[in-house]
Amino acid sequence: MTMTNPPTAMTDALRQCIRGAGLKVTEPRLAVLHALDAMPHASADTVFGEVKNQLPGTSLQAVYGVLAALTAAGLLRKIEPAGSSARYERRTGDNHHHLVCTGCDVIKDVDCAVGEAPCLTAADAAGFEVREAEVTYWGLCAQCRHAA
Amino acid sequence: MTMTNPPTAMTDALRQCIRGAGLKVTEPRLAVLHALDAMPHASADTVFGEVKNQLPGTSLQAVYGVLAALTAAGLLRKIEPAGSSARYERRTGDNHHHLVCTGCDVIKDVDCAVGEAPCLTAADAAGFEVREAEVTYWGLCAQCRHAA
DNA sequence: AAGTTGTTTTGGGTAAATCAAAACAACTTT
DNA sequence: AAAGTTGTTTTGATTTACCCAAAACAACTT
Repeated sequence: MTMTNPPTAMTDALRQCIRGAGLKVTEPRLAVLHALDAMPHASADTVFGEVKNQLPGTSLQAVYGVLAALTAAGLLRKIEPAGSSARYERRTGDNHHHLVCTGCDVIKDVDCAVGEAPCLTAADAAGFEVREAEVTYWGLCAQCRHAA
Repeated sequence: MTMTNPPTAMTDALRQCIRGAGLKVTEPRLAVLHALDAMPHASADTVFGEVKNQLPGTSLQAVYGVLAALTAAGLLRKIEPAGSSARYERRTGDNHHHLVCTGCDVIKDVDCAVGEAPCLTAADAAGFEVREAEVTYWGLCAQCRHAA
């Protein structure tokens, strides 16, 4: 695992991204971020499949560890749609939501329907202090709609 | 399991409810509905704990089966908040949402913030046909807020 | 170049839920 | 009221996604 690739422009941006979050820059971390650039909303297992191509010898457990660390650092967002395993995406901090296809499980991003810091107002917050509102739209994607 | 309790007024309402959905009325089903009256948002395991008091000999597997059947029949709604096991509730068909406490995992119902059939309009539906919008508000309940 | 700290590997382990076959009970039909 | 049909429940095995902990190791610091 002493495989230090030449720092290309792309990996260099990723390096800064990781370092900037106060984390050590490692090949598995670069590989995970790189994989999620290509495949947003991928599961840990899917990321692992991609990562081990680029960096054979990486363990699934390492991928779980990397995903957890990067999520905790705010570099990734974790979503857990009902019925699926957890998915990860690089787009963070912008209060966007998700469309999930009930036919094929594909996930698409949607900007917030209501405005900038929008969905934070529950009609009756019942004494709760609401920190975040998460919206999931369930439906059929264009492709599955045509297939039906 | 040939324990047929006298049909009280309460169980009688439940019987009609089940029968009306075209399902056979069984003791485990009555017990599950009864348990969920007392504890909305309970997990399969929690329901099982309650049911086996009332109806010893009931298997956990039976509870899973009952929950799945009643959910499929529209008599129960299943919710799966990130980080928890699945929860079930009797309140169905009314497009309500949930407040989840990140401190103690308690769940409260909220009516929809936006109106009657409210959150069905994603700003950019990206070719999707949206069937349902699910909103989860994350925050701290009154109690956890005071404890902090 | 050596040391410190944080990361990854390895291997074991768990919780939640699913699957399938056989035993059984609810409703229907006669 | 009894027998038959269909749907439910039990039992037991299995799967999937994920966590835990110790030891090996690599990244950054001085």
